Amino acid sequence: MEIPSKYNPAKTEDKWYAYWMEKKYFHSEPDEREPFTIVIPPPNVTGVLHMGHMLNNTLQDVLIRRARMQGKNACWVPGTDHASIATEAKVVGKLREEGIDKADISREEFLKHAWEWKEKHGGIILEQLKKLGASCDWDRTAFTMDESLYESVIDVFIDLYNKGLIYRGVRMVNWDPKAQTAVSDEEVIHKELQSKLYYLKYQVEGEDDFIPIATTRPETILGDTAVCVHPQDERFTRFRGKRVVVPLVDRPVPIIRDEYVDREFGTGALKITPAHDIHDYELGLKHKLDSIDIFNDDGTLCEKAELYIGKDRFEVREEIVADLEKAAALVKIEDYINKVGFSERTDVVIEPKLSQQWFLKMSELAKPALEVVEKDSIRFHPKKFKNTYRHWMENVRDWNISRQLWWGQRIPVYYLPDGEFVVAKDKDQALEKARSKFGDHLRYQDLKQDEDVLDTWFSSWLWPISVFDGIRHPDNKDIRYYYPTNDLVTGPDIIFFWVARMIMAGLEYRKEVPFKNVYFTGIVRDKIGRKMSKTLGNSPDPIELMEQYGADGVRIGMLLTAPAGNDLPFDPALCEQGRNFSNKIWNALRLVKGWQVDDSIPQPQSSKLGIDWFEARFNKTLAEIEKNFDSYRISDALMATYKLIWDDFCSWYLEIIKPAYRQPIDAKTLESTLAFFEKLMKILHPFIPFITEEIWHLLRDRTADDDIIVSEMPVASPFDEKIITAFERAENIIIAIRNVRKDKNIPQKESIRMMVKEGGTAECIFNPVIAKMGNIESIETVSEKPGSVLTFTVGAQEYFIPVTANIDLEAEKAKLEEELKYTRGFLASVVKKLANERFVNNAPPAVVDKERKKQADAEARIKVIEEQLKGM
RNA sequence: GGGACUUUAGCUCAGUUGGUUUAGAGCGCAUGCUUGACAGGCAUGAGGUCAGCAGUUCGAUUCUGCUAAGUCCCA
Repeated sequence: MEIPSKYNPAKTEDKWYAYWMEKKYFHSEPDEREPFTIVIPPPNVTGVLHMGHMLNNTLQDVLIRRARMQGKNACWVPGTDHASIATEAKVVGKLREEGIDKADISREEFLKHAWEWKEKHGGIILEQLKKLGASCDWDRTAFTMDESLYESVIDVFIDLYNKGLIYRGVRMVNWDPKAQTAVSDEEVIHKELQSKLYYLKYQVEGEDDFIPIATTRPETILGDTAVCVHPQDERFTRFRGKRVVVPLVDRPVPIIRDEYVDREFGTGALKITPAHDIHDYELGLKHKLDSIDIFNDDGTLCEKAELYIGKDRFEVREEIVADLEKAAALVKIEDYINKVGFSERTDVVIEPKLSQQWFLKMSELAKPALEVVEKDSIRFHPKKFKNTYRHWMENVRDWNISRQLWWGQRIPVYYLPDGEFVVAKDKDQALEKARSKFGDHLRYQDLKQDEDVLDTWFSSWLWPISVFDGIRHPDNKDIRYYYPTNDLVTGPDIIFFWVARMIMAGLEYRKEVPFKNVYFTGIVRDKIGRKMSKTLGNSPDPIELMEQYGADGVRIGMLLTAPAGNDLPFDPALCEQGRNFSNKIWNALRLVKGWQVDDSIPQPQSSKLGIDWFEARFNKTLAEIEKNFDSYRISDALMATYKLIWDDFCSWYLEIIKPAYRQPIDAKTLESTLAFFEKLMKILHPFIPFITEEIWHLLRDRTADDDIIVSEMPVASPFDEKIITAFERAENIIIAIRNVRKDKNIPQKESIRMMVKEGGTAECIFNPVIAKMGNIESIETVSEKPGSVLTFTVGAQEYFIPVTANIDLEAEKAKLEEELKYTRGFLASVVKKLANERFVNNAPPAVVDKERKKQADAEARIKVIEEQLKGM
């Protein structure tokens, strides 16, 4: 069999994914095994795969594949959320291109278009995940607008309303004039902007005096209903009880006094616009001011503004400044840097706006949700996010759950002609309720359903339950088997949006946490630390990356330097490292498969020793890997595996057992080597599933269903630590031999002799290995240093290599002296410690013994070096 | 303004209840290799007053306080 020297992932990856799918290895049904469940954080249905998803889903796949190989019934549920704002924006845009205005069509027609769009363009991301190797149970793919999930949301709304947790209220909301909906505080991004501070004069009513005002939003003066000054501000005491006139509209408004005003800022006098600023709103409530809403929902000015009606808010800002100047009401304009809120979804400036919204009371739900995290019923990885979580939970505010959109679960509230309302699952039930409550005269057409839909997160928070239909059917066998799920992998940016609320929903509806561990990934950034975003164009295309380096290579690239919770500065060089690793394994396969076997030849002693050592080394590292997984240190687990394969297996083990060129290998050694190779591929499989499956099938002939994806994960067994220590000594001897060869230009092909001074550690069980690796023809024990040899020391043991070339005595001497200096310095620090009575008396005996051992070792070594120097 | 987190080799990070050779890894870097698995490689090596200052301790990268720089969240 001819195997090419370069591994080509493109050829194998699609093949194995199709094979696994065909064998239904990803599909799970409840059975008697222990379940292991992960629900995907549902990506936005309009989204395409980005680097954050790559990281996130690679991690989930690692966890789920490992669990599957540990014999658990692994179930990874994929799906998407309906992303009401993003999707509705896309659909509105598409309709506009077709010359259709959303305002001209009915809700039903619009939803038809939205579903069409979803069927055609939605969920691309799920297809992309398949390329990455994600072993999701695709038969269970869920969507937050699927009938069962939709109904669950409605049921939950009704239930919470009946429990008195949902209420309707007028609130200042963050209005997105482009999407024409309210968005939550968490969806507002504050950006620093270079803007202007406008100084205006408000004339005092009936006088020639003025009060100067500073504002960044001159257009809002049209909604002013007061001017506020600090009660102790002497500049304004003479105006007490008077009124000022708002310029242009000539509206007289009161001068109120409140300590809220910052005397140092601007002019010390603040204009109050209760309808358009959250702080002004609160002052308005306190001082019982009028509230004049001057904006339409799309950000243009309405009749109440009196002027500029129908014009956009930013256009008006320009115009009003000019008009104020004409009216001699403008004093000056200063440059000013302030923070302005932008909508995360549409990137337009948020307009604070008074509006009727539905709210969910959070305090009762938050309490138990905080407790389960505090008590580690749910563990966060890394732990530091507990602080963030606690802070939010302790200061939680009610959740505005309504959105002024059509795409989503329509709020199940039905209004009656007189303004009363009932909450019910559908119109029939609503009518029934309305009649029993308000009288039999009510008719079907008297009921009008609320026009708004629910926030998308109001679907997502039920996800771990609703994907198993556990809201509608709390006793079905799926929810009982798979819930609570095991691990959740997500970004720290949605700890409040999603993680916190899922915990609340889980406790409320299942009386049980929704998952046991939350792994917070880092945020993927570019090389210079910027968040990856479409607008910056600094994100590589994941699909192209996978084509370039293979999905396996990219998976390694994502995992290697992505410890939990840290930002990941992404560099394609990391994927290259992954690709190179694949190639390394590939070439190890080529080596092993290239050997002829000869049953008749005996196993060389060096090979037997190599096998004994690697067995121990393997188990030691496997124990470390298991520990890393237990503490969710996935990148450390990968690195340990990487080094086990590259350094220990390829660089040491294979070189030890490798037969001479064109010589066959003995059957025993080959069998051990194949068995090691298989075990290594199993450990590696969760990280890089494709190449490991490929190699699994090339290593040996396999029977049907003998696939690595469903093979049994090796478990660490006890090992002899002594053999590992002894081998480390042998490694150091071999490295020293290599150094001698390098210094003296003795090629590896040329065999040499070596002498070891008798006594001490002269007898080394790994001598056959040293002889093979160093190409040493004989290792002799001598009592004295022979003539014309080079000397090296490992520990306190001297070794001699005869050389014909001239020995540079001065250079040797200098090297030894440096060595001596270091060891003496080291000894001094140890002696100092031991001379300290309080150390000897207070430190644990084991620590003191260790120091004594250090001292003895150092002293022995110094003696040897000194003797060597004397002999020169 | 309030809060959280971070600061260890050129870069990205480990460093486990203070004591495991005067600190480790990967990448990068330097030097030498037309090696018979692999140059997507092999071998060898250099790199750090653990941000600064003070304290607790027999002993501090590790604990405490202050200072400086940075990141994020909330108002």
